[in-house]
Amino acid sequence: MKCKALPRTFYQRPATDVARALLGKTLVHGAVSARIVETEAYLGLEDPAAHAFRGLTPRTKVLFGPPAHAYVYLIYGMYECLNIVAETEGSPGCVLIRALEPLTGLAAMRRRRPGVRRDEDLANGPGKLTLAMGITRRDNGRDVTRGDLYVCHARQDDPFEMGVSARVGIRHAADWPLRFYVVGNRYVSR
DNA sequence: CAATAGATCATCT
DNA sequence: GATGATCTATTGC
Repeated sequence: MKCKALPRTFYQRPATDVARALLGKTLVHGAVSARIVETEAYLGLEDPAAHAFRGLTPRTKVLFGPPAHAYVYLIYGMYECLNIVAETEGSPGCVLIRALEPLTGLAAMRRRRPGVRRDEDLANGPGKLTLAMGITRRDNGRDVTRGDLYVCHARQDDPFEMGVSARVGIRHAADWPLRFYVVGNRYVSR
């Protein structure tokens, strides 16, 4: 995939703004790329659902660092989730990538997701997309403005309608409208 | 189609 | 020792 990574300033604003702005952009990892169609914002110290809410620990260290870094963690003992750190150093807002529309490298994705039949099931969930894209905890802390894991503008920034809803799978602050998605897109999670 | 169980482990109490 | 920003397979209607 040949495109320029979004600059650090793109991520240097409130997590909610970054979550909205990432919709429709392209996530690239090596030769594999996909369109971001669903995101969630996590606000940090004011957000009981955020990992950073409990303060700085070895795990949340990356969240408290500078923006435009990947935060990858293990959930439920078997799946990994990809976030991108937003805001400024010391302000641990981040954006969870929840669903992707595969663009290039479909064969590689299917290889990493044996048993999946339909394209829309390859990356339509936070745990699925890390498998499909080959993203693991080894990518935790990586700078998303350099290297082979990054986000860039879509080839043609197709217009779309943005939907808003409550976040998925959390207990605290379960009714905060911080989930954003491309309305009508087949690759959005259930 | 909806509901539920089971897998499985790093992190925090 | 409990819990979770999940997924898949299976069961039941």
